Amino acid sequence: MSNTEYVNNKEVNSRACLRLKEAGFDAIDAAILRELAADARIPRAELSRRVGLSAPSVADRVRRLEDVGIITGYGARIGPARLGYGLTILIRARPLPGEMHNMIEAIRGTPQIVACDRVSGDDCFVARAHVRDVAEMEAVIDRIVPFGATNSSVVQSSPIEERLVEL
Amino acid sequence: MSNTEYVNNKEVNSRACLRLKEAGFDAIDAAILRELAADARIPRAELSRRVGLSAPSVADRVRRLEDVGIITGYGARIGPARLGYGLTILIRARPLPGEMHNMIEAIRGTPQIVACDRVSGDDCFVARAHVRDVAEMEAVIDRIVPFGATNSSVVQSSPIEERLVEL
DNA sequence: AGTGAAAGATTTCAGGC
DNA sequence: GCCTGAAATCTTTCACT
Repeated sequence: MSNTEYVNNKEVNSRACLRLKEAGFDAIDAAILRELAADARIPRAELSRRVGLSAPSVADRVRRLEDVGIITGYGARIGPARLGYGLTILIRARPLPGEMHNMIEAIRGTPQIVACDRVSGDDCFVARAHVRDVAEMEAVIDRIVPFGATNSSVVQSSPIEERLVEL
Repeated sequence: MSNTEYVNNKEVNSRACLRLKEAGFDAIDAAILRELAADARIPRAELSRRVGLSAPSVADRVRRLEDVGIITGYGARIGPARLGYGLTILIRARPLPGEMHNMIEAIRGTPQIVACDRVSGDDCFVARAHVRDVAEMEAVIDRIVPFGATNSSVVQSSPIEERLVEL
């Protein structure tokens, strides 16, 4: 017996969906999620055509996906390069004893830093920054350096740009 | 004479860019970007109200921001936690000599990995993965381990969720 | 470049299966 | 839970400043 079924000619693993099916999450919801992740501004009529349901039904499902927190919002993707930020850097940072809070504030107060995770292990923070040039990169790092050790890398390319988890 | 140039391997229309450079990038464009980054599905009428312009003018500006590649698309934000992926991990990886390509393929072929940057410095890759539990975390790491050294961390919190560069 | 109004789509709301 | 059809709302187009 096969574990695969097909939605819009795409193979999906039905066993993986099983757990969510109990909670009322089916292959059509997955298809809706894929379409909206790719283009949040797709008209409902076109979306309903692609998933094979009427517009009102699709609207209901989208609202439910929002209500249960699977869809948390919709955002424009903005390319920093065209805004003059040609360099993307990753900064790993470990605060000195007692400097954790100051380091967080320094990171929050540096507008070039667009994302930051606190992680387990040697490094406490992994931050992502967009800068115009190497001079600005140095300026960003210098804002954090007073509060601990840092290790910075320049992003050269992105083998995976951004994609959806398996549904 | 060609009208195209390339930014991050993406073709952009340079004539549209020229218009932008001549027209500049003003505070209203910045306001539009902020609104669309926060909610890509905001009605144009509401958007025009917020930035203090008529709907057609706003539509023109949005189209221009898309044409010059500042807005690259619109996507639904999807919370992995509600889909059963309760753990987010960061994996730093350095391939063994000659294993670079195999490592990239292993990363691409691991659906739990949702983003990956190639960076300068000691680590070659920094990848982000969503997994259901520690067992799945181990399985993900084991897919990459054959091709080099890895260093994994669990994301505990995110002091900066995601924000826009300064405009 | 920006404004205001009309034409064309889209989303929402009925009611029925 | 899903569909059809109408009402309300939104987007786009166009003539004009």
